[in-house]
Amino acid sequence: MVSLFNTLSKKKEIFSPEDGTTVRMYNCGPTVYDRAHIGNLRAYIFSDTLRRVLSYVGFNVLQVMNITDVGHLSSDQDSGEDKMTKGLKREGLPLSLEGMKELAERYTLLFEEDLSSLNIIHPDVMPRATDHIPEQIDLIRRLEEKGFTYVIANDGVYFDTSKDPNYGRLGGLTPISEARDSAVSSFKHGPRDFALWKFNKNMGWESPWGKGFPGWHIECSAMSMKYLGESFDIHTGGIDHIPVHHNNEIAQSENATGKPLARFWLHNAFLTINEEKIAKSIGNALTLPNLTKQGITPLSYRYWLLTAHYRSPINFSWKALAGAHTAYEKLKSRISNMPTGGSLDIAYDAKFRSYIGDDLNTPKALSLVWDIIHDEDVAEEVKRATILDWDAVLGLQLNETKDVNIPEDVKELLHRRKLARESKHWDTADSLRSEIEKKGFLVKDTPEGQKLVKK
RNA sequence: GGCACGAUGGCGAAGUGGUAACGCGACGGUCUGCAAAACCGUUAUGCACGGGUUCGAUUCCCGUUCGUGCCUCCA
Repeated sequence: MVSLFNTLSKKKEIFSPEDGTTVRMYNCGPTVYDRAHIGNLRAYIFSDTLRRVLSYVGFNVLQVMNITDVGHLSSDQDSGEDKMTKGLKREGLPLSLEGMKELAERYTLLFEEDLSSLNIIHPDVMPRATDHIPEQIDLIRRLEEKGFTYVIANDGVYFDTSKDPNYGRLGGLTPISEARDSAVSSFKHGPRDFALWKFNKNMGWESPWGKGFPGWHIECSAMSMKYLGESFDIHTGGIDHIPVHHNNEIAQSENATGKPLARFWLHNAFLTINEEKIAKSIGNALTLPNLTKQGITPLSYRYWLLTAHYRSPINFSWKALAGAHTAYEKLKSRISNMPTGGSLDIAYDAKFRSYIGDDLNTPKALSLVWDIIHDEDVAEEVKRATILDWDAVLGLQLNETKDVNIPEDVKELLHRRKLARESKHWDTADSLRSEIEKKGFLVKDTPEGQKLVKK
């Protein structure tokens, strides 16, 4: 049994897919204008964990994650600076559709790289916004036919939130402040109205209303419904999406179709650094390669995230990451020393299922891993089999043993040290040990002889 | 300013109306020629502060303080 915290109802609800077998799930994906930082990546580790949990308990999962590869290549008072525009300027690319395409390809590739190094299962469909312009136009047209839109000349097509009595049903709306209201309403009919299409005389796509670019929310509505149907099971995203993006998505989709867009809405909390959110403007936007440079592997990062609940903020520090890294390496090494051939421990697995089924309590699941390791009543091969089974949910590649490549000269030093130790020439042995250390390896003396660990 | 949310040991972080998981670190031990590693053990009389409800609160309620997020795009 799986219960999930649904932002719509603000409580945990028992989940099962509408059709009883296949979960149709949509995850808000990245805007590919820059390398994802580790905070962004938390959202994808979360959606991946969700997918793995749903599979583990026996559902099929059809997962769709969008790639936002379009901006509107202009800045205006309603939007702040367009992210794609920002990216183009930063990389010295031309402000054009071609430039945008190049930028998007560059960062889509890096995003795929990040997903794979985090052992995130590739979503079944990763649609790009620019490949779905007709679908977006079609959705706007449906809204127009039903009278939910208005056009502002030389600006765009807008969604009229005053026509939707249910607008904001996901919550998170904050009262309109007087100052903002007066600044914004100079051109929009209502302060919460949002663009469905932005005009641009010089570039963009043709549409019934004029050349331009799709608005900032329409792509998710168009693509989720195309691949998952007009009504699907789960929609996820970062907690920041609740007030604007997801309320807008709901308004667009549900007013066009007359059906609820998603039954469950799930949102992950932020990762903070020094109790502060991650933002490029603060200069704390670490990426995966930044972690790797400090010796923290992507999977150690994943392990660390799993020690916190997805709806709790987690606070980054190098100390915390180093601790997680040590724990993760220890865990793998213990498992690799356990014999194979065991079978799943049913009692422990029942606990595991109840933890992950309780709104994805990965911290408890992880503590259970350590519990079973320390449990003297469980056979070693059973521990191994059980933990590796759980790894389908944890996604930590606990079965991977890294082969250490030992250079020839180090092998030679090792051999000499072995001889020195056998003849009890401790000074020689110790100096050989420090020589090996200079070459980047730590020597461990185990009952089975010398072992090397990369520093 | 408005609206939310949060405050648990040196660090990260679970959790519960009945007396605080797990990991890292630290300390002690076993092992070792010495180390390292590994393994074993110990490690919050306490869950921001002040009240209240209760037989009993870290857990519920009220207030205070502090912090963060949102109110422009943002995982």
